[in-house]
Amino acid sequence: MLYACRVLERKETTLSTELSRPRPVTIQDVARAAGVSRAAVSKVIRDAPGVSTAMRTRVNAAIDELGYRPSVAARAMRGASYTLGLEIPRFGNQFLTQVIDGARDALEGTPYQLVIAPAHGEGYSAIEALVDRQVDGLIAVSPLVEPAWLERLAERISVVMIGRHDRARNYDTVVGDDVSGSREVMAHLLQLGHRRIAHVTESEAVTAPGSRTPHAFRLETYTECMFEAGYAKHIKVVRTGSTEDDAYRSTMELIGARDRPTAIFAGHDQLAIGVLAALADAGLSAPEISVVGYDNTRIASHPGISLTSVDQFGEVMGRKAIAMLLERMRGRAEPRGYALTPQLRIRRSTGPAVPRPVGLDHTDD
Amino acid sequence: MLYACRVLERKETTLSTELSRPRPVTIQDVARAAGVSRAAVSKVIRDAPGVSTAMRTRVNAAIDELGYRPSVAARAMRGASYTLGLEIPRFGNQFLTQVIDGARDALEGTPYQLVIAPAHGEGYSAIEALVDRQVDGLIAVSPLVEPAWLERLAERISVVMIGRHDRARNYDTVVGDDVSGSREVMAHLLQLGHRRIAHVTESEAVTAPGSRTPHAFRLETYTECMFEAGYAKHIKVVRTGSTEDDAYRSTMELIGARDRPTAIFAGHDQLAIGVLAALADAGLSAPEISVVGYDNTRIASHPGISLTSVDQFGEVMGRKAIAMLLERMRGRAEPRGYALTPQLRIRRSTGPAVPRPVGLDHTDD
DNA sequence: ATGAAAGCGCTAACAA
DNA sequence: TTGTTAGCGCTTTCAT
Repeated sequence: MLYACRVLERKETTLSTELSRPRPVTIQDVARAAGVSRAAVSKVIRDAPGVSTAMRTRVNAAIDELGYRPSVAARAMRGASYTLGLEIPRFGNQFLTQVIDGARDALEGTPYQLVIAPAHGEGYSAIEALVDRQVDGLIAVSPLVEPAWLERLAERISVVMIGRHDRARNYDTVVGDDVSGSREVMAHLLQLGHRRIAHVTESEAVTAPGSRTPHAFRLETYTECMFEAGYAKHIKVVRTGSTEDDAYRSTMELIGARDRPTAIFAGHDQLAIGVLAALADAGLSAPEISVVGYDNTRIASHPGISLTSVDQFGEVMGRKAIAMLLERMRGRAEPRGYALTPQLRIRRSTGPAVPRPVGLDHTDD
Repeated sequence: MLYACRVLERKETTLSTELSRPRPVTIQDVARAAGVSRAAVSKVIRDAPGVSTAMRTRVNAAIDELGYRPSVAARAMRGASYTLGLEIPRFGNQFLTQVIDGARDALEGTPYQLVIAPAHGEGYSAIEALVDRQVDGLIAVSPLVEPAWLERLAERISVVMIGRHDRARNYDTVVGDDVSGSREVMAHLLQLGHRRIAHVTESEAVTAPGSRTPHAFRLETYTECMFEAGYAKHIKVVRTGSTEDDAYRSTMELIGARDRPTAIFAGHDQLAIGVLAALADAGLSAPEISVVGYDNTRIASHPGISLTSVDQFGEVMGRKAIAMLLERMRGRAEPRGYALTPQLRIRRSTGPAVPRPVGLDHTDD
């Protein structure tokens, strides 16, 4: 009697649900339709061993017929979510869109789906959001999160970091060789005869000496090269925000000052674009002041911009990050670091140092 | 005896798990620590009514102390996932990054997390991936998915589409007024004396007449304006891919032909950038051939580009889409459509039509 | 090779 | 206001 009652209730619930919205097809429905157990269906959708060909075809037929789609939430509770998370700080930065493209391509044909969480601040909350969603693996581009925090995170989930020079224990890294890239930039400018070279970079937060971020390395390499060339007294570091507008404003100040530079090495292309805009608006035609960027984003090669820049091969980074992540998810435990050697693309934004008017600041070396 | 046995087993399992990786803190752990029931904790984390202040503080203390984070998967199985999905076709398109920024800002302070799924083809699979992940609401920018399919989808989940001119029954839309925007473009060019105006747009797939995509509307409006102005015979539509390079190649062909246009209306800024690059490389200085884009992306205002373009207010679209989605999730059922009136930004890429050499093609009207 | 059954962490309906 | 309890849909032993 009790049973009958419960069955009735159950039925009513089901019916009323069906009236409003069609209840999603579950693994149980498929099992029933194929005349097998739920476990069998589970094995089929996971490509697990121990299923006869006959069963496989029967089950697949039922899946197709019913339009069954496994609930990721339910799968995540027991096994995998088949989801890889990518955390990125800013979408305005074209370099990151290259990384995304590479990652997406590398995932083609795998059962994994890429989801991207845009960060707001330092990246902790976006990474946590992805972890909360039980991603099976995580790629992040946050230069600001603490290595120790990452190590702890990476004990519980596979992690690959992009753009970190850390020597990590529990996670992998994919990074461009910022020292080599920056040395190429400086060699190029010095060879063109520049002495007053300024470096426009992002805020203190991402360029703090010793913080091992890409921008910190670029800054340090800039400084070293200036020292080595004997131009230590011309070292000029301008810290600004991360957008074109920030760079624009800072550049306007920079060129308004006495002893203005003859060349500007910008921390990335987005900044360089802002620098170029400021120079143009200030009436300084093309390489009157030379400008170099970093990332070789698509717009750098545009004739109206023609920006000398360092190609970091963002797509390769994205692909490589996915490959390493999948390896790690398959069981590799020892950390790997993959460094790409970037390549300088020389364009019209750089040219020989323009000699300053005679007599002005003649003590200069 | 049976009980004792099960307790032992349970304990063993727990212990061995703890040896390998620290088992995540569950709602049960919090309940135990706070000396309350799981239901009480559940109510606290959901801000549900019916909890005393005393209990709330006790529970929150326990949550903080244990570092508890609810499992999204488990929550999704019973209630909400607190996740909103955004499907977008291409990251190269800067307009979409504006939309993302707007959406992310609008979500600040809500309990919802935005996750983005990059589409590969038409968008079906990325949207399905998000639905499989039980997002509580969905925003999509797929011009190519079938309205009927969307209607069915929207019966089961809250949906807002960006950039669709559909009259929908079950979902909302946020869209720019492409007719108005395109009319502004054409009025501007015609007023400058242009007659041979070409339209460079994306592939047939997204511009098919009657398909009600933004690009179809822009194309149709272009054609109408040409008819109205009496220049029907100068109508020239160039369909190409969606990248700068595609536009570059098509433009090279276009200007190599006889009767080349004096102005080009590009379907969006990314194409316009490619058009400008081709013109520059072909030695045609700035407004010798006028160019107009659509989206007013950041680079359009750069002095080296200075592209006349239509501002679609992508950030506003993103914010509005989130607002409408949240409304819908709260229960609104009747469909809404929100149309933004775009605005033409005139820059140096457009100028008066350059008179052609006398005697050449003098029958021209 | 196949199936039965336990339970992942949470919420919702109900009982107290 | 608080606690009890029944699952959500799936995977995973463990029998068969």
